[in-house]
Amino acid sequence: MSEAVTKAAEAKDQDGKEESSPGHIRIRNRALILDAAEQVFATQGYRGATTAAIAEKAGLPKANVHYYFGTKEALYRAVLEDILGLWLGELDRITEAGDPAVALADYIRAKMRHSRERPLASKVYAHEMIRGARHTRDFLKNELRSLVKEKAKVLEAWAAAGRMESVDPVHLFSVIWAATQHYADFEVQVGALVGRRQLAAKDYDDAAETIVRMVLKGCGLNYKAP
Amino acid sequence: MSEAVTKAAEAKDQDGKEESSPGHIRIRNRALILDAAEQVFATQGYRGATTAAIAEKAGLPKANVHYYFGTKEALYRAVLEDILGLWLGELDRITEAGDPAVALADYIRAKMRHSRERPLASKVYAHEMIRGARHTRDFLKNELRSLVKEKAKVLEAWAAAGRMESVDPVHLFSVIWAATQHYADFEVQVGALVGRRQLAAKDYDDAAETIVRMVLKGCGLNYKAP
DNA sequence: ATTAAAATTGACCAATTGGTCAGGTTTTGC
DNA sequence: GCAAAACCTGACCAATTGGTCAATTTTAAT
Repeated sequence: MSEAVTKAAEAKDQDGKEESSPGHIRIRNRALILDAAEQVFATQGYRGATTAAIAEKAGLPKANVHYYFGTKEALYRAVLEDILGLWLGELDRITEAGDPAVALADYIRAKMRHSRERPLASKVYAHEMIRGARHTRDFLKNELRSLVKEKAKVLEAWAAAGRMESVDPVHLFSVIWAATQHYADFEVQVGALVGRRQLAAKDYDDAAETIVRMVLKGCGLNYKAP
Repeated sequence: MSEAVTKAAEAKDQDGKEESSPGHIRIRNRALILDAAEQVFATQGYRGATTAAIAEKAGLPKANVHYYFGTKEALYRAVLEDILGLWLGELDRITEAGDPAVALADYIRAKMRHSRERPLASKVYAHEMIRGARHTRDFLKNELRSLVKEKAKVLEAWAAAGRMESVDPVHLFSVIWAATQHYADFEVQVGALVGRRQLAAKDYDDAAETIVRMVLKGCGLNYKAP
């Protein structure tokens, strides 16, 4: 038997429950394909990724990939939507009622956790941005922009209340995103600099603290090492 | 006549001097191809780039591209070497004799200038890192690592002399590189956030100042807006 | 003027690409 | 237990890929 069958079967067989609910095959196979697609798109980019490579990594025949997602582009959009769903929401930590230093520090640490746990997702997003956001432009101009505008109001309110110094919100978020995502996207570079093939938990923690320290102090807030 | 001839001719015809020195055709065409390759590799990634697209952008037949560079991979390496040659050296600003605040601020501003002036180069490098540095791993482990180690000694000396606070050098440089290169690689995202299709000079200047402010204050140095 | 070296390129190739489809098997709802 | 829906996939296709090559023209040095 091919690895495909083994892998697919494993997915739910572990504990024998709900092995046969209505759409369970669809759900399982779509997840299998999305997972494989994330890997291939992350390492090869959109044009470099082939549906054959995705199918092989998913353990399914290529025709099956097209059966579930139609075209390569539709599959790519599905992967991107998955990622964006994952990333949005972490900004909820930043509200006017909260403490600026705590909120920013928590947000940075949460973002760094994403870089450590889902580096492939970050890489797909990085590819998409570098390529000019062909599939994401509307999202950037609408959802993301208004989300940042909303959080900008919080920062302004904090500054007006003397709770922090005034900082350009777009550049503040850009620095936070750039610095945290760097540890996913440029993992291999940082790894070479610290002399380890793979980054250790400590590396991510140290990185997060360095970023927290710079951002807090840059905003005129107190920072104390944990 | 094809556009190729026109374009190629233009390259040196502007002022009629040294139109025919020994290797001038080789030099001109290699430059034409490297330029086109940088564009295509930056927007399509390694696998997504086609030699046909590069040839068309250079205004030359595809066979000519292979005449000068042999294979697609050799051309890619040539582009990367061009980029690395461009990037190295800016770190010279950081020496023990200099002032920490001035040296770091100058370095950040210089790096941001590169992001503005050569965004495509930055994008090719970003692609290469995301893909796992297949063609650059040795450079990272040797040249780059020892360069950073060298600069780490400068930072330690500054800290030991009480001229700045102690900061992990790898993470300091990572933050600086990530933040500055972000404005080249994620140009389209920042553009959407500031509501402009293309970033203006002011955007880059504001960004640089925000980064300088965070880095200097994060290192316990004084920062005064220019 | 000669000629060797350099440069040019249309035509070609085997391999790979995203995508299709007909005919099959399995699952599901009743 | 049965029909419809969902699922599966080997075989196929036109287009594109990186790369080659032989024949030709242009350039450089004597």
